[in-house]
Amino acid sequence: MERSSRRPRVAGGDPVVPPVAAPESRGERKERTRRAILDATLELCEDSSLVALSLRQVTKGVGIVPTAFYRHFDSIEDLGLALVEESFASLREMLRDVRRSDPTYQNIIDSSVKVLGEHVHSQHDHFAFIARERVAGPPAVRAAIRHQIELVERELAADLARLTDPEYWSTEDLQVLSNMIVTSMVGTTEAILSARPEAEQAIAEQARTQLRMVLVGALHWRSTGLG
Amino acid sequence: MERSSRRPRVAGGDPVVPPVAAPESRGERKERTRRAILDATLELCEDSSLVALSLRQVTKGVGIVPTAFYRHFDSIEDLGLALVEESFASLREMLRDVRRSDPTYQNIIDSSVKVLGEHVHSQHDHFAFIARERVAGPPAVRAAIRHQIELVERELAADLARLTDPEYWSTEDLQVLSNMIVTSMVGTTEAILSARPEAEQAIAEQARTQLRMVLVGALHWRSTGLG
DNA sequence: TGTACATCAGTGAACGCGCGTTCACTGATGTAC
DNA sequence: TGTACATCAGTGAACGCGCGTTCACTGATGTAC
Repeated sequence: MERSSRRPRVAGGDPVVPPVAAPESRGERKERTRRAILDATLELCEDSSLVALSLRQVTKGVGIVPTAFYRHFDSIEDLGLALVEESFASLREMLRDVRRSDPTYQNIIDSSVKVLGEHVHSQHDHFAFIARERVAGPPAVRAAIRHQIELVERELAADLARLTDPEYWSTEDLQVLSNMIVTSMVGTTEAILSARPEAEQAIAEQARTQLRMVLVGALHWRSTGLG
Repeated sequence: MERSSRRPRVAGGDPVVPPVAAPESRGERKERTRRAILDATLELCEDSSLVALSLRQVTKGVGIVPTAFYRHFDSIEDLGLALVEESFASLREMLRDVRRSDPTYQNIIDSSVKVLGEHVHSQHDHFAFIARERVAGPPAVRAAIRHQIELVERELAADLARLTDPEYWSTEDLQVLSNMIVTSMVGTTEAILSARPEAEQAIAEQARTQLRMVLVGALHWRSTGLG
């Protein structure tokens, strides 16, 4: 036996080629287990919710003993808050991609929906986590997600301020518009995640049409009244 | 003792004035317990979700023994499906109120948001149930809610068809517009339910502004292109 | 470099508890005659 | 109306199981000298 049976299994399995004289430090090993806990949790709570997930299910998924969990997190809720951080790091990466959009796409709507669709798949677990726990998670997790979404809305409102005439658009209305766009995108994300793959083109088309409808509204809007 | 200690407690407590010779039939009594189970469940899953609620918690809340639960439902999931039915009965009542809106309100937007706000409070538990279990519930419950919401969207699209020029609005675009309005209203409902009461005026104002933005977009829309 | 000690991620037994479900039951309500 | 039997909502004991958390532990890694 090359490896002690005491070593925890970690997500992704062990490397096929064993390191000749494994130089993994205690800190590195701990971090690897922490990652394995985060990954196992994202996967396990996929089809219910963090509130229905037990500490023992998580540690069983990772391949460690239940008590070892406490070396990394205080509770499932604490673990959930770490996942909120991580998931929003993914989401912010997507927003960065949206901002420097693919110039081969002729307009901002098409490219935004394209980038959203790509990230929802490549970061599937993070997006599903946010969409689900936003409503279903433990109270502290819900609150953290709501706070993060509010920050995203404010950033989007600031972006929109640069694109619109301040004579027509008040700060408040930009915030409201931003909220509507974010709500619509959350809805699109939920739809992609819960639909059969063959429905995805239709969902993307619907998302584009909705953004176009909002854009038409925005082009004729005046904060002082019904345009 | 006027009543046998075997009688289950039911939600709302016993009537203060006891019936002189209680003529409650077996069927009536059973129905009363069923109601108590439904009410207790709505209340108990309020701050987590159906998936985190145990059969024993429910029966303890009702004041019956765990095994008595099976006289009424096969499982928590089965109970959840009954609550979906009931909650959407509430929601459809609201839609009826929206359609025959208060004529003292000058436009359809103000009266719709007003009616929504009222019903979210008077039928608080039903609306909270739908908003939460739509994402967080057991798979069968989630599916049932999605299906009901789709029906509501289709009805709204039919209503909108009567108000719009078929030359400008395709059936598909009406469906997409309807989805956007419903998504926005679901968002508004979630916001009301999770916000502090003093924030409610601001949320209603935001909902009105969003509907006005959509309406401005709709007035300038042509299904064939960007207006 | 070698040795002795400290650190600490992960172990494993044990605890009391609430869980869903089974089963045989009780006794009030309902019904057939 | 009175009697004998059927129905069935709710009971209560019991089951095996997974839960979160405690505790004293092990042994590899890290560090001080």
